[in-house]
Amino acid sequence: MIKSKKVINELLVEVFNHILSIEGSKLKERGIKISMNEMHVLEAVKKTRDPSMSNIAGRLRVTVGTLTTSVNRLVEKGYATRKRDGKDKRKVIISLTDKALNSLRIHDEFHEEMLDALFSDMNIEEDDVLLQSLENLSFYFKNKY
Amino acid sequence: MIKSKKVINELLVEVFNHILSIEGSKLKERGIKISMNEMHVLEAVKKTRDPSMSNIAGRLRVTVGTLTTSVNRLVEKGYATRKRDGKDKRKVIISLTDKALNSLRIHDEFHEEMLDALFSDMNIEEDDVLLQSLENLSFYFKNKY
DNA sequence: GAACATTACTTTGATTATCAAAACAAAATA
DNA sequence: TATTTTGTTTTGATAATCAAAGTAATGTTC
Repeated sequence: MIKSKKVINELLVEVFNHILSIEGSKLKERGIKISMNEMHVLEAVKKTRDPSMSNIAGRLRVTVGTLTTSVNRLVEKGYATRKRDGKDKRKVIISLTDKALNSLRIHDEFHEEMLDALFSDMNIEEDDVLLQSLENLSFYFKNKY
Repeated sequence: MIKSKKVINELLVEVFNHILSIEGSKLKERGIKISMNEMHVLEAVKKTRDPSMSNIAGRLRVTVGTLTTSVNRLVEKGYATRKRDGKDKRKVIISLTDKALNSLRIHDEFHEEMLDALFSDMNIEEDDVLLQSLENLSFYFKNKY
């Protein structure tokens, strides 16, 4: 494998997993009592325009059944609420509580900090070439498959 | 958030998860009947120099107890074998079977293909700046935390 | 508009992934 | 030899996941 492939592969394979587990423990330290997985569900709820069960599950790429159990737990723990759609009563719309929004905020802050550290340590703020490439990379993976 | 942060954040948050789930389904299509998680265990076994339970668990950042159950299943399914270390009989050394090595090969091939597609579509083969930056990024995350 | 089909979701049953704490066995140390 | 440390497994609990079956609302067709 040529070097460039190796580097990107490593980034994909090793680094992301590592970051995810760091993130989990850091959040724990900061008193967040939900898993990274649950955090991702909250994120998906927030970012999904019409946050029905199907739409959220689609975004997360899990089955709706899987999401049902996640949402059950989030509702129990006070992070989310369910309501039926007024127009189409088959649909269930998920909303986030203040508690959830607060957790998301802390999570975002952690990401900001991590990236700030990265930027200040690596001095890449101004590197337009890198950013363009990363943007392409990101776009590529989001669309290709 | 400034744009560059946004791009890297997106790469971390969205792209990685996406790729992982694509990868899972692609491997399924190619007749690999193990989960991505199990694949990661096989990878870790292969890459760990002295593949005892503790060393492998450390690399994967899971508890040894967790690894025990994963290895149990891999042994049941014929992907791995256990043996005791000759010198220190407390240690359990994991080895991979041909079946495991074959699965790893198919997995690697998928990664190669994915990256080949990326490279040919994006024409970044020669982009030394990008590669250097990605390498730094990779190094940074591996060492910082 | 009654019968049938589709859509949206939940439930069920099964497997996998994870941890912390307890148990166990070998090795190191005092 | 007795005690402690190290390496692993077991136990008990919870979370994450899917496929398939079940339920209820909506859409379609004749």
